[in-house]
Amino acid sequence: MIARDAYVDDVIEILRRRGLRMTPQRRAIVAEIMRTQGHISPTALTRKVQEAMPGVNASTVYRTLALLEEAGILAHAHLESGAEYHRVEEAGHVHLSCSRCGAEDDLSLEEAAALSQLIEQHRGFLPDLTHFAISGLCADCRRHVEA
Amino acid sequence: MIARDAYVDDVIEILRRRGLRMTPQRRAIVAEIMRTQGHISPTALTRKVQEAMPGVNASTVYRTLALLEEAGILAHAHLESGAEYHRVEEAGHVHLSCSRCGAEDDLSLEEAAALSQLIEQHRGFLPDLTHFAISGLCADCRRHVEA
DNA sequence: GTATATGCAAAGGTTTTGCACAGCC
DNA sequence: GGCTGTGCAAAACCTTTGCATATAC
Repeated sequence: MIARDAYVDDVIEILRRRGLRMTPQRRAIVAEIMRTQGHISPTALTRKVQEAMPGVNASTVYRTLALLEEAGILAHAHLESGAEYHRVEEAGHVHLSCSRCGAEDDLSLEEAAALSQLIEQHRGFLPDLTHFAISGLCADCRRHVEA
Repeated sequence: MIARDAYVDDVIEILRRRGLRMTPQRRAIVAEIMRTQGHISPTALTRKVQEAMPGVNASTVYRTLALLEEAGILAHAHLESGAEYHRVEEAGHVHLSCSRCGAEDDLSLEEAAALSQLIEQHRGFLPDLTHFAISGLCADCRRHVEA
């Protein structure tokens, strides 16, 4: 908790240095997304923020997310369900998503690095494997489908 | 051209066998998507179909796309710009998309197979690398960014 | 003739935008 | 006080759906 609050303050400091103002709404949004493990959709984030601070408008959330992404604090990824935001340090999460049962898993950093290396051999393309999920069948569903 | 028309007829035959009716609209939509190299968005497809047959409704296009996907003739992929449809035989196309300049490239079948193999080692997950694009930086943009 | 497909219009959901007002610095 | 951020409302997209009509078989 203490660590997390400190973290929120860091972000606020970064924004301040950019000449941005710290409104209660922004504080609430930043706090909520820093508290989030993994990824969250703009819609879900809006709902959560509104629990803590009713009246916060969805457009404010969208504007703040864009801001935090520009500042290099957040990034977004595309999953089957749409766009999701996560803290940049939580990247490395290469998302595996089962198209049959919806199960989600992540590749380890080592696995991700091995993949990246392979892709880099294709004309020097430097992949960001965190930006899009990887769809497919988990081991369980694979068995069901083959049966 | 001859090969393509024959191809359209094959699809029509498949649909017919499923008890589906071949309306002029469906013919036009099938013809257009079979003529398409790579992928096309529902919106773009609608526009093209309407050039050949004005009055075709977007909802008809969406319904037909869903139908063709159920029949195993088409599949869709998620690119930065949204959903795009392509013929199943054109899968294998693992999409590389440069987030800086928008350049698009594809991995070869061999490269895709190597990637899949690597991912399969993660708990037996069988990836469909064609379903989501792979975002990143092309070699050119990489140089620009590093400079 | 009958079941299915289409067009139309409306609804649904997400995201963006213009604008007046509020409030941070 | 001035400029930035917010809420509100509307618009912009994209996609889906209900329903009456048209039409393939």
